[in-house]
Amino acid sequence: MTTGDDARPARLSHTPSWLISQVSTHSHRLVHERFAAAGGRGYHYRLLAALEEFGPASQATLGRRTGIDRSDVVAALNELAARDLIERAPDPADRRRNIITLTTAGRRQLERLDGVLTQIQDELLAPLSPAERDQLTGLLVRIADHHGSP
Amino acid sequence: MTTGDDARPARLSHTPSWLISQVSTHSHRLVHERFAAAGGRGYHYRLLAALEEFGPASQATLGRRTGIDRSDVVAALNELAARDLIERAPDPADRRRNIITLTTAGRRQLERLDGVLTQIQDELLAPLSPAERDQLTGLLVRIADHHGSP
DNA sequence: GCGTCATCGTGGGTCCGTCCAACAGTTCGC
DNA sequence: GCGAACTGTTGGACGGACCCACGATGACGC
Repeated sequence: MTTGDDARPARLSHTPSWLISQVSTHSHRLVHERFAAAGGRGYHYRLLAALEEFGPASQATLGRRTGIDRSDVVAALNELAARDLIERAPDPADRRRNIITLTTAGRRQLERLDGVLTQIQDELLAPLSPAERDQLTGLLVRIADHHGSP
Repeated sequence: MTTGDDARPARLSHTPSWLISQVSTHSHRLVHERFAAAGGRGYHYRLLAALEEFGPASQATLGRRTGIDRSDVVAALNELAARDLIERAPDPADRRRNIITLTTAGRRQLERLDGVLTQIQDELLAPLSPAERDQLTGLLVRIADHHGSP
């Protein structure tokens, strides 16, 4: 072997899109593991958070707020409803819609997942100082906003 | 509706792991589209880059260097071989292995993808100044290194 | 030498996250 | 009223990452 088996191509090592992908993969794995251990998934957290912040909503608006496809919202809400974390009731004012409300059990689960999530942030950003974490967050927010809002 | 349909939960908006996921998704889409237009995939670039930097190698070491699973390396190399971008020859010294070499067509394709990729970086990091881009890259490198090496 | 264990290429399959297409029921615009 | 637009739901597609099992081969201990 001419070089170490585990050496990474330099072209990748300094390419932002690659680095982001790397970190994102690791982050995903962390979230998946920890959330699974706490009895949840990423979709669950997003939906619960949207419900807690904006109150009851239809599935479609819920999907828009969380960036989850309508069809996937259905499945995730089924899982949440099966554990009584949300309630699905037909909207009397618009019979196409369901009104989704957060139950107290759902709010408790959200808090639990919230704790898990902040712990994940700590682990993910372990090598960074608080100031650097803010720096990183700020830069990412600007990128996300730039590509997201229009 | 109590609030805008498209408002994002604040819990997510300032959570690094969520931001990274957002940016990564957008980056993935960019890479996928542009690479597809140039007749390539992410795996192809990684493999070609590893070959160019470290020279011919077996599929297993190639997989280790690029972080691609052995089985997925097979498929990607099949695609590359079908277009004569790489060459697959049995290793006479170790009959378990194949020696993969980059063809001149492969090297040309790598350069093309390289151009596409740097253009993608520019588009992805559009809202950031050069200094900020270096800042971001540095922070990401530290995170990736911290979670990658051990 | 020989047996055991590791490694290699390959083919199968799983899982998650994202996305699209279609459909029936319903409401809205005009 | 009537067509356009929206809602929930089902079913499926896709890419990326991962895992397992197999036959063939090599490395190492003894």
